[in-house]
Amino acid sequence: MTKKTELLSEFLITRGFVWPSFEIYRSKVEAGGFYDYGPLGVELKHNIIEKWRRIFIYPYQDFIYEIETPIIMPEIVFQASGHIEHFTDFIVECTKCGRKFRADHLVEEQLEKKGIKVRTEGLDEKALEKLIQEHGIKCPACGGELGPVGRFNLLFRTIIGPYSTNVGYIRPETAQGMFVSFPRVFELAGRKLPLGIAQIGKVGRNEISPRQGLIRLREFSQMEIELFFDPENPKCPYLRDVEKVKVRIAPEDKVAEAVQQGKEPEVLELTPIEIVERRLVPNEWMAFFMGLAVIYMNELGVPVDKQFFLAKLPEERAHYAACAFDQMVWSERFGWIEVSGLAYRTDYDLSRHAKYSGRELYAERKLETPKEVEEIRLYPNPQKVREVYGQQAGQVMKLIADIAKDSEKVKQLLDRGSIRIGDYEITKEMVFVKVEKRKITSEKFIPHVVEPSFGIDRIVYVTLEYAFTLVGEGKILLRLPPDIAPIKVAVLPIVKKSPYTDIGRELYRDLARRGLRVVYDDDGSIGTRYSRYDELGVPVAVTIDERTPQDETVTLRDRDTKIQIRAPMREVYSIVRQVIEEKRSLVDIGRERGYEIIVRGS
RNA sequence: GCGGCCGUAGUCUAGCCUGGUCUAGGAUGGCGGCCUUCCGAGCCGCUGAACCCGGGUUCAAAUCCCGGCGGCCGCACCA
Repeated sequence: MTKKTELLSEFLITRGFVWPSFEIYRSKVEAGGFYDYGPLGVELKHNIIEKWRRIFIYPYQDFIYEIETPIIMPEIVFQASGHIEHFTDFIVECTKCGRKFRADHLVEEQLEKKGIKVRTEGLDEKALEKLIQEHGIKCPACGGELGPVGRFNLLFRTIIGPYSTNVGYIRPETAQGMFVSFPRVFELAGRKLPLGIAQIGKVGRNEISPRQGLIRLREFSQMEIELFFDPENPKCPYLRDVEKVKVRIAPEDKVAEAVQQGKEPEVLELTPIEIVERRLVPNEWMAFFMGLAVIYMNELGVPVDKQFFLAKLPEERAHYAACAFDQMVWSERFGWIEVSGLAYRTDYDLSRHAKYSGRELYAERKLETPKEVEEIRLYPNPQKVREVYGQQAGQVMKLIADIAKDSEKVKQLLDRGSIRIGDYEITKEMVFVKVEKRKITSEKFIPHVVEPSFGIDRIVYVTLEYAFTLVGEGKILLRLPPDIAPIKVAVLPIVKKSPYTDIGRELYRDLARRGLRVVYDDDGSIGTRYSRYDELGVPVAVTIDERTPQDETVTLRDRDTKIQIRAPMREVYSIVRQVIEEKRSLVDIGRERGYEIIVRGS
């Protein structure tokens, strides 16, 4: 850690952004990977989420809907999703040095060195153990004997119902809730595609050893969208919205090449449209979300050249992904970290849930040219049936009805002239055949899904790291974008005396009542207070000074430039709103409105 | 899980090697007051820790020894 990042982590805790949970029990129990958000942290996180909504949902609210589903879900959901199977790691421990390894990875690696190619997918612990013994695989670190293969599932497990054996799990991603409730939302949306379902919420992953503060948590928050579309129409009509965005991308072929040569992958700088044209992504939606994701991180203060999309190679991808990218952001403390993942989940999830639930989960598409299909229908000829089978005719008629439902059997009957079912021989003569021609104007299909998925806590950290600036000697300036800043205004009487304090308190109340996050402070010198609120990232400081009692004007100070404007006190609210909503500087607003601009030497 | 470092007020830290002078010192913070009219001024008073837990050695342990629990960093793990 550098001096700066060290100061930052101390700052985050002592100023009440975040702190490790269960602190008073920390010396009694290991419970890493959990963090509390303090007052400022809650507000910051809230603002970061709201900005995400403003970029990903509100402009597309005609087809992207936000929902909220439970954190705990029954086991079958995760059997369907594949998490029970794939979220389980097989682990072997070295009996000598105690190091733990992914058993499947280890076997594949070690055997590949010997020139043996094996696929461990689908093998259980016994099979892996056998491979280890047969090939005499040893601990790669110390050469010791390996112990038995164990399982480690990253899902948090619980019981649903007090006396029950009904197993439930905390969701490891919010996604499954959206897949499971797809039919309802699809219905609400008028059965139209594209359809986006968004969800913001908590998830849990029982990490083996969480480290690195907010970067790897056992419980964290996600913002996800499942964008459902017709795979035969993978066009994104909104691609133009992001046409000017520069997206830095390390595509799959470059990453594969880099891995082979053991170097860093080449990063291209392209627009989303170019990414589509070069076929670096399998559909336009992925390029679209890349564009939005870059805009989002950029508005949080991360420059475009400090981000890129890293293609995931097939062996690194999650079980559901046919194509995946990680959005990487540079952190001074942690290096490149993943803040979002973008995955093409195809129809994997809906198909699986359809299979496990027994519910059809599909959409329909209109055929451009209606298809004509021939439908052959069979009806029993009661007279003929009775002639042959007499008393048993009723039974046979039922059989014919069954045959009629099975196109294979119908075909057999018509082609061969008869079919044998059990003891009964049924001939062509016993049925009427009716050929119906039907026009089909639509067909069923399972929508495909593109999923952008953001880890909020990491984004909170990254945002703070980029905003955290040291000026002078150990003086902190938190340059948060005004719309992200937890506190928007500090109201500061120039000295702690009447009438300045009375006016200040009144202004404070007024702004607070109108919905702004604001603080009032009259303690210590004015310089101390400016610095105090610079440190908390408060973008505007309003000072009540000697002029205020005379002409009802106050000064508004810009956090980053320290330039002030003098404006009527009753305009403070509207000026601050402009700063937040229109992303305009105070000086800019002051000029436009013809206010006095004050630059003081410091 | 392994290895290294570490555990003293809300925070940062002195003391530990060379046991007693430590009813644990400082800074910062918090509270009250004075002062203070534009960029971390000063002053006064108050407020705070039985030194991670347990055991041992000793007349005497924050300090030495053993065990436990936790933290940080590195390794491994991170669908």
